[in-house]
Amino acid sequence: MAQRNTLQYIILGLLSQAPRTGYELTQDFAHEIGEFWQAQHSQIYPLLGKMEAQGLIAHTVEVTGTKLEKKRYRNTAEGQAVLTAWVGSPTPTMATTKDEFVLKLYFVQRADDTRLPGMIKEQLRIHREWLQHLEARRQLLFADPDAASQQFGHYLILDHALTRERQYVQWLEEQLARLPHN
Amino acid sequence: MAQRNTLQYIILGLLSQAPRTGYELTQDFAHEIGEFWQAQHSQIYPLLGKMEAQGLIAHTVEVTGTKLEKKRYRNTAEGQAVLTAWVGSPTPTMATTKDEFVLKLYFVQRADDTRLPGMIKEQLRIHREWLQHLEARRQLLFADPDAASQQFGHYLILDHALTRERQYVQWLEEQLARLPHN
DNA sequence: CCGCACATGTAAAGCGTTACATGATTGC
DNA sequence: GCAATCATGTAACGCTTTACATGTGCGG
Repeated sequence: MAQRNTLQYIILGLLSQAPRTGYELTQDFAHEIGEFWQAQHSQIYPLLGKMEAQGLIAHTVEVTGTKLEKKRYRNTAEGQAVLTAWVGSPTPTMATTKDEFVLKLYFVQRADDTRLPGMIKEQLRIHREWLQHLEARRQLLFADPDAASQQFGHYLILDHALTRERQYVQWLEEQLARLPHN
Repeated sequence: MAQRNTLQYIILGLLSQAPRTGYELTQDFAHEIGEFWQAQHSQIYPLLGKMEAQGLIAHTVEVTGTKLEKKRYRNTAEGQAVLTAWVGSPTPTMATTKDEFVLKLYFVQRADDTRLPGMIKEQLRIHREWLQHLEARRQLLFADPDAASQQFGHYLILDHALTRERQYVQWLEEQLARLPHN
């Protein structure tokens, strides 16, 4: 969706945890919070420049080896304030669910459509796999019960994603079982 | 999200149910399937022109009153074939959940953050309201048990949305109850 | 005759993905 | 030396939203 500057706030949020380079931010989007938002480096680098021009972040240069320059960004006081304001501000808009599978279902008119079992089984495979991935991440990050209180927000949204995926898998299983002659 | 032509397929799907004008399609996105996909008329009209140029749809002109011309579009055989192929094709990509509220949670580090109760209560209000809206729609559309078999796909995705919202509300209630000193 | 809904379009800007492009460092 | 990874950027394209723009029909 074309939301208002959401990526900018996410970057401020990540930088508030620890200063990062553009590359490290890209890695975070690929692995750490890829479950909740995606962004490529081609979007991140220009945005970092723009945010710096606006005074939200600032960078220092680190030299690795003899030549390689890394720009490590951190929030300015203003950036930190903008982040805090965003988190505390109302979120009146709901998530826009753009689930292509669900849309395809919409255009299946009859319960005995022969495509349905295959479609549902494919989604079951995908969502079960994802559920396993999320469970592995919870095991990895929050096996230690203290970790949950240290990064409460992270724990919360991982729990939310797990709940959602379990529900999705269960729903798919129920619908598959309910189909005629399956 | 920038998906591959999804809107085009949705239009083909809607037109396969009944021929429609651009205005009627816009209304459908606003009301009928707004839960699953959004599109404004400024995106729909140009796309209809493009799809007609590609031979997927064709229109006839209806005159209302003395002057007002309405273009009623319907699928060509080719358009219908493209729709069928899309519905039956694999859907390997998962829905990208871009839930701004969940992102904000991620950046709340501590369980005793004073912003949390308010944030969760706001979402509870929004999602309870939405749940009621969905329940009203099911009552309206599928009170008659025959209706579900007539429009099986529509019944399915409404059921899916209801399941998802009930789960979301329940999760929010649990987290709110679990917060310290609330 | 006035206001609202009906009806159709274009323009501009922002958001997001894919592809293009370059170079350095590290470990084997 | 070579490959994988680290590191940073730009370009082109497509999707989506917001705003601009115009005119008709209908009911009160």
